[in-house]
Amino acid sequence: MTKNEIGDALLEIATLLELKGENPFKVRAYQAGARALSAIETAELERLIAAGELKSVKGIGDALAQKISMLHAEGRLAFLENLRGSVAPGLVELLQIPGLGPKKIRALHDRLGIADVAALAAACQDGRVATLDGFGEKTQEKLLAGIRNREAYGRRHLWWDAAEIAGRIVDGLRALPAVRRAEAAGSLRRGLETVGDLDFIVAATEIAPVMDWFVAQPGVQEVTARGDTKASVRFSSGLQADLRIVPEEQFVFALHHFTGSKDHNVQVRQRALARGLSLSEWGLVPAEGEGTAKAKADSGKSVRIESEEGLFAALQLRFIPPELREGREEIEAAEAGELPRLIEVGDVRGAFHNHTTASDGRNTLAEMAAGAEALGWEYLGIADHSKASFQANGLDEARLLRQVEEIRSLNASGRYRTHLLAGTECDILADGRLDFDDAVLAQLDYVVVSVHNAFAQDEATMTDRILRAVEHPCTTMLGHATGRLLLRREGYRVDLARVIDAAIAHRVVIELNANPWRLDLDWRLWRRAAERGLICAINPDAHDVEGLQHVRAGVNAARKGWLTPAQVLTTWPRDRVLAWLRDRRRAAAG
DNA sequence: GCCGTTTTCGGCCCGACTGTTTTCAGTCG
Repeated sequence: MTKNEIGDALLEIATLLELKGENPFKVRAYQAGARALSAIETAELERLIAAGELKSVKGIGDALAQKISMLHAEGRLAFLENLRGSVAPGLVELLQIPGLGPKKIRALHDRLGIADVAALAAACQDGRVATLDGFGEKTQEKLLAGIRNREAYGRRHLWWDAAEIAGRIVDGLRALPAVRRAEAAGSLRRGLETVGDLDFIVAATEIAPVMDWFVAQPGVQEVTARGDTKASVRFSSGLQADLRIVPEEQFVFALHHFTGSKDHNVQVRQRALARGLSLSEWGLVPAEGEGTAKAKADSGKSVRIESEEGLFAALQLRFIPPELREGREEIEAAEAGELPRLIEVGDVRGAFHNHTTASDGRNTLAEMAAGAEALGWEYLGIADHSKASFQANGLDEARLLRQVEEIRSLNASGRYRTHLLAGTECDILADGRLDFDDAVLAQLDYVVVSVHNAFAQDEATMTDRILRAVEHPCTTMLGHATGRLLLRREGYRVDLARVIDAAIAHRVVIELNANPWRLDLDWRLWRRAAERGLICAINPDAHDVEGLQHVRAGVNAARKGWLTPAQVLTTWPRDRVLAWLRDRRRAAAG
């Protein structure tokens, strides 16, 4: 097992022990052990295990040293397997419901026999939950609301997760001898932050082998439909996928149609009609005359088009990238030749909001630097949590300044081509003050400010709080502006228009947090804000080396927000970024 | 389960908020 997998196993043990009502300090010991583990370089871990010196690591004693060695050598641990067997699997899922922790889950389990979400919903509905000591009407209502949201949200999936699955399916389809063309369509292709189901459009010379492959893919739980040209399957994750097989000459029309959005399609069709043409998933045919569009297309009356560029050109439009097809003035812009040159992943040269093992990250400073170098980045900003984020092992002044020294000396060593920048993700305290004094902040290259507590403040209080932080002279950028977690949690209440105005006025950057769960600030707000001068930074908020990859999700959201490279700080060359940061610091000092 | 110039047992352990048990337990970040 790898270091991170062992860490995950220790955290799973902690969760299961918690659900069993074990001594909370024992639970914490496993969590601390997992964190201690992540602070060690992989090579060092190997050495300690081989030398039997794991116990020399603070936070790892006899029991954990033995379990870590076992997991490392065998990849399994009887203790963990027994533990899994002794906890009803549904209980872990109950932890995801807001307001439910281990104690309440245990009370529900021990006294009402509730072992999964369905049983909890039933017990809330017939009022049994409210009769328990420690529970009341309000708690019961809140739990029911939490379950309802969870079910409503459960119908959608994160773009990031869906894109990974869809990529594998498209690769599989393209590898089939009968397949001429294959693409994923739908909201996934438009890069929407969440996706309801997957749509695949295939042009093939033979139908049966494609269908056979599609319904027999790994992970398919159920084949919900299988006809002559269309099949639907549901994966064990609950995600549904539809396959449509069309003749090659109809491929472009089907792809455009099933990419949508509905609003976009309506507008494009209206435009076609104004030119005496009828556009459908089957083709682009003369609007005049008898018969359906499909019949006309099938009888060869459709305009022959090989690509979406050709389809748009036939309607006197520039090519509209799928991300912009939301019915938000993209047709007008395409007609006027005013579509932006959208940012691409290859434009990214660095990022500012990243964590290391100093706070709650899982890779060390050096590992993160190596990860950024492997991506070809010119710079990597380190912004670990500040001390108020106790739960995330936030750094106090002394630890932060030690990290700054470490960063400076790593830069001086020339060990990595990627230049490291010393920053902080400084908590915005409940009253809008920052978690570090100006004298400390002044020693950093930049300062990200973020809200991590008191989410329940009313809108006026939260807005004043964030405005105060944005107006602070040491602030470089605002992190995750609303704190939302897609499909899980609404953001806090805040007047974003005022925050954006203040950021523009004070030359403060707002981050587009690229974590697939966040994508915050939302893409819908970027176009107008950037036109008015707001600068964007696409930040992965990486907690390990793999997390750096999340910039892809951020670039995706930025494209939906019509952003060009010029509007995104993290595409600027290193020297321009450094000069800009220096200029900002000078202005703050003066 | 870990730790120890108060060292083999007893302490570890932040602060705000919510709802309910009206003095505090549980949850959350």
